[in-house]
Amino acid sequence: MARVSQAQAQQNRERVVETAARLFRERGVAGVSVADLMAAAGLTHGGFYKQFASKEALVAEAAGRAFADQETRVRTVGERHPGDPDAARKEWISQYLSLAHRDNPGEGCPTTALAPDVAREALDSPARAPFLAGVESYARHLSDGDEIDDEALVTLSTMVGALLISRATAGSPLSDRVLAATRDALT
Amino acid sequence: MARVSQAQAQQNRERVVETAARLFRERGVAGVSVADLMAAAGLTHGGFYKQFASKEALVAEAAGRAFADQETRVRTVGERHPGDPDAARKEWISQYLSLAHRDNPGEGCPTTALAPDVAREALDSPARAPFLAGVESYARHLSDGDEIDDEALVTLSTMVGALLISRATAGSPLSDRVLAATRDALT
DNA sequence: TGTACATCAGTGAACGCGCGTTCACTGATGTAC
DNA sequence: TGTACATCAGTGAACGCGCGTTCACTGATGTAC
Repeated sequence: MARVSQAQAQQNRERVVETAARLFRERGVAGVSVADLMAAAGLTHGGFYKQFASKEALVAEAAGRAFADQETRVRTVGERHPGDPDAARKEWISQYLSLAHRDNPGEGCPTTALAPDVAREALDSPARAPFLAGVESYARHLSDGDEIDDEALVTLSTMVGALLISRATAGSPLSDRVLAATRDALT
Repeated sequence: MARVSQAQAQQNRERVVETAARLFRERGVAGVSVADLMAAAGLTHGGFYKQFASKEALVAEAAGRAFADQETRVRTVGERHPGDPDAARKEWISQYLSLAHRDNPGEGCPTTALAPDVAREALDSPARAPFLAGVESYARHLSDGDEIDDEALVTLSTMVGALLISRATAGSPLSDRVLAATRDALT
């Protein structure tokens, strides 16, 4: 293979970002090498730098993509309960605190999956801006009005903490219990 | 330097475990090399394998140490409020959700600092057992009786989630707000 | 519409580097007498 | 208590390996005429 059409190149680039958004959430940024990532996207590693300035730049872009995916999911749940935001909220929380979500971080919450990596980055790291924007947008969705309210921040914290603890204790009875207890408390 | 006394060797080993418990919380397990760690403990890297079977084995031991440190802190707060567990609980939560705790992960909560690393380990990884034991012990402390109650699991999730989000958004107004909102809600 | 050629997405080998781990060596410690 | 020697905690160079990144090369694509 050599040069491909501009449309094909754009499509390949998209596939790399999507793959990164999934793998970074599954294994962490350090757990995915550029070669791993490109292979998972069906390409060889050499071409990476034709599309991205660095791995760090891709991290920022993949974080934005992961939050955009989540926003789509939240909206989809909302649309299933037109005019009933409380029912939508309950369904979302139940999905969020499910065993399926615990066991599939790659398609799951970017706040929980990426926060540890972002927290250890320098304050001026390019990944922090899309992360902060994503968390703010998510908190706004959980709020009643257009502004972020304190209650939404507490709910968000509980959801993220429960999912994280549940994943780190997976395989034990405690893992399932944390999800059930927080689900009951929040719905 | 060559051979040192058994007492000195034991002391050196302790210092390595303590240093690891701090550095792993600060930078994550992958962020601390064996050479870094040994240098921080005032030794050279070659001697590491005289004391530990592998880096993985040290991770398990350092996790246990980090949880033991936290247990000491919880107890100390409890002893300041004899016969008043509610006051002790409130003081602990205020400390936990403080800016100082956010900005000093090395001396802080091992659940929040180590969960991301543990969550990505295999289910039979040696680090999972001390982590699970530590979380259970911590949840028991937050419970009313001797058994872990659901309310404690919800409180624990909220604390861990708030601290994690606050760290990942450090430098923004949201970071301070998440701590304040959860502190108000829990006390 | 057809031809000539410059462009550049993707390939695969190679780079320097830091990692976890190993090992021959050192010399004070601990022990046997 | 003093002497002779085996032990082994710590040293520092070296190992193979995988990482992020670079680069000369390929050949279909896109463009100029």
